Amino acid sequence: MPTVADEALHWFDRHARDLPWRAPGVTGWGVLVSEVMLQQTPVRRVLPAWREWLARWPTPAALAAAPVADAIRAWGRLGYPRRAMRLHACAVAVTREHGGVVPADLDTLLALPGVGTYTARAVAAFAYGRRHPVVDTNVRRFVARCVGGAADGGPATTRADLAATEALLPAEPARAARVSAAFMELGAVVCTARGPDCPACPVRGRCAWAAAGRPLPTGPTRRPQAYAGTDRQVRGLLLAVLRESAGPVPRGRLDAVWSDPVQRDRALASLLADGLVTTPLPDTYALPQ
DNA sequence: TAAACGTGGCT
DNA sequence: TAGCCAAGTTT
Repeated sequence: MPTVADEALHWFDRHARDLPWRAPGVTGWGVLVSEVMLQQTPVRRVLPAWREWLARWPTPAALAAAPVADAIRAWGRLGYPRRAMRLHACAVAVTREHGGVVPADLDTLLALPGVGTYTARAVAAFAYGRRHPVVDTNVRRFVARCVGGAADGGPATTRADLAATEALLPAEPARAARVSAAFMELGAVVCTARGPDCPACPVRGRCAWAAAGRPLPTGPTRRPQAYAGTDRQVRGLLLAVLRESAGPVPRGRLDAVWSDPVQRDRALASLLADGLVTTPLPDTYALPQ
């Protein structure tokens, strides 16, 4: 009798999206760049940015040789620009400490800036075929439904999530990595948060959540996500000015984007503290070199 | 552990 | 329309 992994893999073979970072020959660097870009940013928006990034900086050494400002500009409107800064820091670390090759070892990956539990496992598995469960929000939801009968993954509990997924993986490392990709794909395009397409699901016949009649989520649903008027929005506006300027800009250019001086100063101070903005001259601001 | 951290598209 | 969601990490 086929396992959940077998069913997922069979489905993946026929329905996987043709994403460029999954093509044969993509390096660890290509995979790492894709995973960082995909942290909280949808595939559709990552696609063009990833292509441009890899064409411009095909290796960690290439990016390490460029100013951080170039990375932040190339990041464009992907969001969370600290990721661009950290990816640049990754390139520097990989070039200096790992001979220019993105490492395959989990703990070594974890030590890189901006690389957490998910990203380290994704790179080790997808770029190097290591047998590590890769658990993102899609996999958590898919496993929670299929095995646990729950409506969603609930609060992230890394240990339990990894164990639950590990239990579904086959023994052979390369196959296990492909199963993780299949679980992610299922969660992303079939077993979605809203409007799951159960008739299209390869494990519909053995899904605990479907068997239970697709019960609604039970846990607390609060999730304050307001953006308008937050410091995050002001940071975004300030950084957009610097991104679109070739060089340093006078203070007045930044003052123009937000009327409340208290909030504007707070946002600018936090950007300076993060290293996303520098002040090469008094009352003059720029992206970091 | 909860909160901070961008941006855009979809319902 | 307003809210929800999207391959998370850091502090």
